[in-house]
Amino acid sequence: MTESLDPTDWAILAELQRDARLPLTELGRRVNLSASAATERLRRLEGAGVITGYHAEIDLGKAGYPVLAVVRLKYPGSRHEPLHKLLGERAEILECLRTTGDDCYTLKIAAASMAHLERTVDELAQFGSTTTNLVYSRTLPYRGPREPARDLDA
Amino acid sequence: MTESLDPTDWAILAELQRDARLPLTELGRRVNLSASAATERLRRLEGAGVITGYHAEIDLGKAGYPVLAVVRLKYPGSRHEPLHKLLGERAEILECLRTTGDDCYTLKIAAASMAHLERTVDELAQFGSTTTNLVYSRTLPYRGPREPARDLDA
DNA sequence: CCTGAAAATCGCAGTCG
DNA sequence: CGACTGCGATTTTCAGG
Repeated sequence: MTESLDPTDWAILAELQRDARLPLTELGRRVNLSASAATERLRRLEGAGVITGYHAEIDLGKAGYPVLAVVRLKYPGSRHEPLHKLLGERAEILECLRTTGDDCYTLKIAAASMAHLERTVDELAQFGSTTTNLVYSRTLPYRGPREPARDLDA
Repeated sequence: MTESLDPTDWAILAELQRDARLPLTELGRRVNLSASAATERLRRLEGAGVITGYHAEIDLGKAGYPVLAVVRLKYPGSRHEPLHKLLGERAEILECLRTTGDDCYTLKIAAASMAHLERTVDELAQFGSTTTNLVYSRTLPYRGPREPARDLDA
């Protein structure tokens, strides 16, 4: 399951989470490997599905989406296809987590205006009751998983 | 504010959100620009802060963090420094959004085990009351902002 | 995991519309 | 001023050890 990542693998993951466009030669330098060895490890991590993609991070405000909101959706039925269809159509829904608890889904929505957010939430409300919270700020920069401290299951 | 992004800019953003490691020559090809013109546009987008970084996306389960949870924190006081200090120390907290509403913060936490999650939530609980929801699944692949349809403020 | 060479790419001039 | 061309330096890729 955990494709047994060694410290070098984690070093590669850390570097590419920080800067996905790092050249392979420079990557090799940073993890004390030749470029070809680093490349081979990287291909292995990609092939095993540990790395699922490389993405540019966009400033939502500068891109014209100054309104960010967390919306929780309480979804009574068990027919989830219509919701998934809406998720596919509405690009303003950036993330959708299905969770335990009273609210079945937690979504993150980027909108161009309050009116736009209102319209999007209205569309979601046809599926169930919604709770919307506006986001003041992200208090953390981008972050992904790091090498575990080795006793987390203790 | 919205550095007036034209369709070519959006095409560049779309390509790099899909694959941040795309070579500049191939990027130019896809947006019908020469490599140097594409590069210049890209540097402009980076310089303007529209693109804030390039990140590898890691499969949390395969990386040894099979437990994902959304934790909402109701934070009574106004002294936020101690919380921010904890955020900096606990790498398992992947995201922290400060929001309106009863719960001041919404956090996303990746844990190696339920015990690990429990410990992390306990640390958060010293700041206020917490609500924890486990994540069954992400129902959407990675997604970022796209070119607006031009009448979103209507 | 390393070396080494061929092919592709990157970065930087200078030039055109 | 934004985009294109040309060329040297770097990077990528793929042999083979």
